[in-house]
Amino acid sequence: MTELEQGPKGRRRGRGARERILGASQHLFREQGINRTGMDQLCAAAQVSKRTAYQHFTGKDELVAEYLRRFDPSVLSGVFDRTDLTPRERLLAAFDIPPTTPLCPYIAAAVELHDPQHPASQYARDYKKAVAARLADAAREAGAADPEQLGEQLALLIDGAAARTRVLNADAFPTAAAIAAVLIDNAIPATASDDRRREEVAS
Amino acid sequence: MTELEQGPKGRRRGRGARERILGASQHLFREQGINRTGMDQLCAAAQVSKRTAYQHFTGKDELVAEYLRRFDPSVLSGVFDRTDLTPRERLLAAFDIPPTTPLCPYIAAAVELHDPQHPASQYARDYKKAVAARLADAAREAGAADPEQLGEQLALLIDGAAARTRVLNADAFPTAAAIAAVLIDNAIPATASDDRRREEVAS
DNA sequence: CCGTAAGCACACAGGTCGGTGTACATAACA
DNA sequence: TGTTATGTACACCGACCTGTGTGCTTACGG
Repeated sequence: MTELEQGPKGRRRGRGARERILGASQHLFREQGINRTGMDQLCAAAQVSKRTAYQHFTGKDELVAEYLRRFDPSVLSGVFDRTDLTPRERLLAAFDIPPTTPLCPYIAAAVELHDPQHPASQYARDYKKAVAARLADAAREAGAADPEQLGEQLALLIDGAAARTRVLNADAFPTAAAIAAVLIDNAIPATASDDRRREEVAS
Repeated sequence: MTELEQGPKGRRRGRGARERILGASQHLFREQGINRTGMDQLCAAAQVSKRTAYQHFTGKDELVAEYLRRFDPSVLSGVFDRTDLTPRERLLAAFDIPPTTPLCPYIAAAVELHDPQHPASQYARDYKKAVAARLADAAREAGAADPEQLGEQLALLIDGAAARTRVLNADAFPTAAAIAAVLIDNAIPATASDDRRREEVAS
């Protein structure tokens, strides 16, 4: 929404203190959690004085909300804008998540903040709904009988894999991908089910 | 709750301070989270002096671990020891979770504690593995081709429903149950729907 | 040049946290 | 009766938290 407009002067000193703060947030919040990361540590990692941080963000809550809001583009478009894949492959690509992720930050934030009214929790809901919608779009494109239902189901699989990976400390995404394959094959009617034979036609 | 009344001092000596502490833990940890529940508040709710609490538990960590360890019997056996159900119904019964649950406490603890080495995180792992094992047992009894795989898949669905319910603030277990039905029907060869179970050799 | 403002370093306020120390009260048992 | 175990009430400690107040440094524009 707001983009640090300084007017025509455009004078700034520290080369984007705000960006450094958000960068450090992404790193620290994911690595140690939100509650366990104090503003002192965060400002030190961002090489920004605490005073400056509180001039850019009214408080930690606003910082956390903004931190969550910045995740969408990289993940969402990175997975769904792959025009080189068939719709079915695109649906399955959502389960090829690099193991660098400790846990979906939206789930973590919802649990840690523990307040559905928190702005960050709102962003988490919006994001999860957006993912389900994108999956539903891809499902529709793939010819699924009930795209919304399939999108919601696949979204649930992703969240389950994320949560289970965190609790068990072992990658659960392959299991989720296997389930997804079954669901996709069951949801797409026979006309489009054998897309292996029509790979060249689809492109 | 008001079984014991004392004189003007209102002193409550009681039997089972430990049980009261654990009871208050179940209530408060689930309602407000572990990190947001201080020992002061917890002891007040348990009507136990803080001194006594620290004579029963070496610290909050041990209390949290014990709190988690106490969940197994009620949930596990309550769902899986239903001999009145067919194996298939028993597998699906795991998704009929009362909506009183804000979030699976094991997932919440793993996220909140944020330390895989914490004893409570260990209990969480053990529990999740136990659930998957019980599901695999039921799947084997139902005649599934690969019981372990089906058990792991159903366990992932449960975790996904729990996480998604928390983030979206809307019940996701029906969606998970629908997926479970598909998986079960796909994994069990030549089953009767759910009226009678008949054993017959695959292929 | 000087003024302005962004940023820094540092201390500190006010609060909560987990955990203890101390003195006192009750019950069961010798 | 007295001892011992258990529990209470309450102050207190040090650590850490979010958030400010205050003066100082630096860069840039007029």
